[in-house]
Amino acid sequence: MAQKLSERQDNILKFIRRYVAEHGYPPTIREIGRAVGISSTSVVKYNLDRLQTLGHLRRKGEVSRGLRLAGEALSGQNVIEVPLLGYIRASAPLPAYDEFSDEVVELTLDIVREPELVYALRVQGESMRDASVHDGDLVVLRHQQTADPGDMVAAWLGPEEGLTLKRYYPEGEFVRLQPANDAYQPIIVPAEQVEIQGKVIAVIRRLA
Amino acid sequence: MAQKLSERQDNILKFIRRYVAEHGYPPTIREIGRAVGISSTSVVKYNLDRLQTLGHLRRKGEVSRGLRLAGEALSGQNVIEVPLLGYIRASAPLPAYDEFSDEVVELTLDIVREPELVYALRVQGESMRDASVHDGDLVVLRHQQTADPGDMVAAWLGPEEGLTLKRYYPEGEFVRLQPANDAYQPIIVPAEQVEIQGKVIAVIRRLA
DNA sequence: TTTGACATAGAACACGTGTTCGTGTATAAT
DNA sequence: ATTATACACGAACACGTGTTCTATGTCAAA
Repeated sequence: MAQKLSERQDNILKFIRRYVAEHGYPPTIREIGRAVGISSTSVVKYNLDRLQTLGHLRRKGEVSRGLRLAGEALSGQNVIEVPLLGYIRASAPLPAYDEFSDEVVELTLDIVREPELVYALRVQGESMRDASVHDGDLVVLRHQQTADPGDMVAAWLGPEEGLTLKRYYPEGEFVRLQPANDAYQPIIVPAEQVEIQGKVIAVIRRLA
Repeated sequence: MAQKLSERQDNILKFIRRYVAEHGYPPTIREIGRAVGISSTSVVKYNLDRLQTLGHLRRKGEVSRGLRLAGEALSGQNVIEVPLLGYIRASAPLPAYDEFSDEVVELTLDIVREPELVYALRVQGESMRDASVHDGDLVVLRHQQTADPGDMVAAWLGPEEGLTLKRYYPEGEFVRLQPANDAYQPIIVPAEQVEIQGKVIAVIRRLA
């Protein structure tokens, strides 16, 4: 049975877990002390050394933030958080990529091989049915403002038309946004009225 | 298309990923510089600022190790390893669930809500095209030996017919395994010649 | 030729960071 | 009464850490 921790030591562990979850790296000695009400860095060090002796964490001496919790998963290395920015068809353009996103979906690098600038949208509607993209599916996109002909893209068409998911075909000074469903008409608009906001790189559908 | 990185910037990102995987916290400016051959801390800072501008990482100013990679997950807890057991259409039945699998695909609990008894297969062929399952897709299945009518299942039909992916319809003492593609005939066999090996719970398709 | 963007580099600096030292209290065991 | 252990605390220190400043070079575009 694990040796009983003092209340302070328990608070330290809880704080470290929260801090890592929020920041992605561990706290400093002084941050720990401020959080749990220890005014002396040597007391924080003493308690961290105790927690290390008891197997709750590991410290690397003389480097900043040199601690990690016991049992912390390294497999998280393969996980990415993809901002879930909303829905096709939305009534606002997607936010700037570096803006805060409330909601994320966790995927892995087995699904998204290059995790830069990716986000996800949930599909509403069946305009891309013949491309096997259905209502309720999750599409993963890479933020980019250009596309190749035939790419499936998220395009912002202005406040009236909103955000749409279609195949992109430039045609002179127009752009044709082609549905993959005969029930929908292609959208043909002047190129300057279209803002490409991302290209689809994966589709994920849950059935159960 | 993402803006091209210089070789140095690419090396910096690779180093940071390796360092975080090994240490559990990010490297310092000086550790990055030593690793990629930059002798000046201001050049490291310049490159990190550029990588941040391009969306590859985020920095928190004036704190040690205050950086994190874009899309880096905050927790490994949500990851599961799903055995990737082979292909539809295989010439052998699937192994017992607890047998060793060489190959896995990592998914998250956002994709597979109940991780018990799941495995994945890669689709070969287009027999389920009208169900939006295409050649090359990854299907995730839950190992089970029963199914409800209409479920998409992996069924083993014996050494001649192999493993197939179809919709399952029991019809008296027969079973109809229904493709979702008019180019394929339904398979109607005595129920005792069919072994249900799993039911599809998710479909994942990568486009890029 | 000039300009601007990008990239490099070293030096200096401010301050963050962890460690060491000396000292104290409380409690339990001997 | 003494000893050992756990836990506490502030001060001082050495050095790690990130930023700023200044200078320079390359390259492409105007």
